[in-house]
Amino acid sequence: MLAKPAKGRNDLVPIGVLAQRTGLAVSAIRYYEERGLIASIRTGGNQRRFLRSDIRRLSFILIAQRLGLGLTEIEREMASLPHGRTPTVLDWQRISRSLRSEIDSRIQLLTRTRNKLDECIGCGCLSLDRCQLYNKEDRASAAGPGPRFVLD
Amino acid sequence: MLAKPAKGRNDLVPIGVLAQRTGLAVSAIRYYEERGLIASIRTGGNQRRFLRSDIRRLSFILIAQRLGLGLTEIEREMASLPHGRTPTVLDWQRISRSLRSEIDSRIQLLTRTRNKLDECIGCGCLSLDRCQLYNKEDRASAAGPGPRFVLD
DNA sequence: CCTTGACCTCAAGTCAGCTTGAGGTTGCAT
DNA sequence: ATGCAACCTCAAGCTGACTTGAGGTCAAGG
Repeated sequence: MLAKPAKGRNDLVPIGVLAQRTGLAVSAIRYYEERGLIASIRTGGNQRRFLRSDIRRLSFILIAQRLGLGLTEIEREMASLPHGRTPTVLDWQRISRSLRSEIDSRIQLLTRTRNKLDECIGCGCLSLDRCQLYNKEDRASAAGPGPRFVLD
Repeated sequence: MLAKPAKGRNDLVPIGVLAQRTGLAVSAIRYYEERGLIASIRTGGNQRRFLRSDIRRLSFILIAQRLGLGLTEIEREMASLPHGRTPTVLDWQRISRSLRSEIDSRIQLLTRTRNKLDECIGCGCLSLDRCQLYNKEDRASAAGPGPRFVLD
């Protein structure tokens, strides 16, 4: 047999390693597991063991969060992957592209808002009646997710 | 005396009018009062009366929220106005300009993120170690306010 | 063998920005 | 005078994304 350097140490890691590698708190990872975003198996002594590849799953969560997605949306995005499988490069690319359009529309919205604000500075009104800025049609879409996301 | 059309009806309005004019719930307005964002006086029967100009204050709150500011920040912005005075057109302009730069930097951040994501789609990595996207320095700034705003 | 640190489970708490509900009062039109 | 919508207070609940705490177990080194 050829000397294969692969199988580099066991693939199962405890939760602390994931925490260290991702910067997440242990409690957060447990919470994600509870939410079904990642899965683990248990040792004889009831401790969680994760796949090393779950670091990537967690990275994805973190990145998607940065883009303003909520865990529920992330879950949906994740679920679009072949069941249980850890994502391949191609999967990541597909999802990344969907995130990209997310960002795009967010930028567009902000830009529109900025333009309206510019007009507004011109007139100085900030009146609900007349101000372009305050327009029900695209309320609640600029700020990203959060408590007040569901304004309308 | 000249016929002055001013003083158009009494300047004090009950909370329901404010609610109708702004689209806010009555409970929300009461909450804002509790937070000190607007003030009211009371009638003999302990009902709130607001100044008509508070509609504009509330508009400002709404608009600032759309731009992603939290109530605390809005409070600070408001407090920068001459004490108790209802803002003039000039005040609004000053504040609007400050909001504008808020939006500007937000757009910039998103644009940078998008560019990184583009590189990322190229390499397909999404790895915490190497990915440009996942970079502590400007974490937590893209998503706007919300529960997870304080990431670092 | 024993200690220490990493791990475990629940339950409850936190923050923001409100809403909902119960139970009671006011004020304007008829 | 009365009816009823609009107002009041205060306490508790809600969502999202976690954290904190109490009280206990596991695993590896000295």
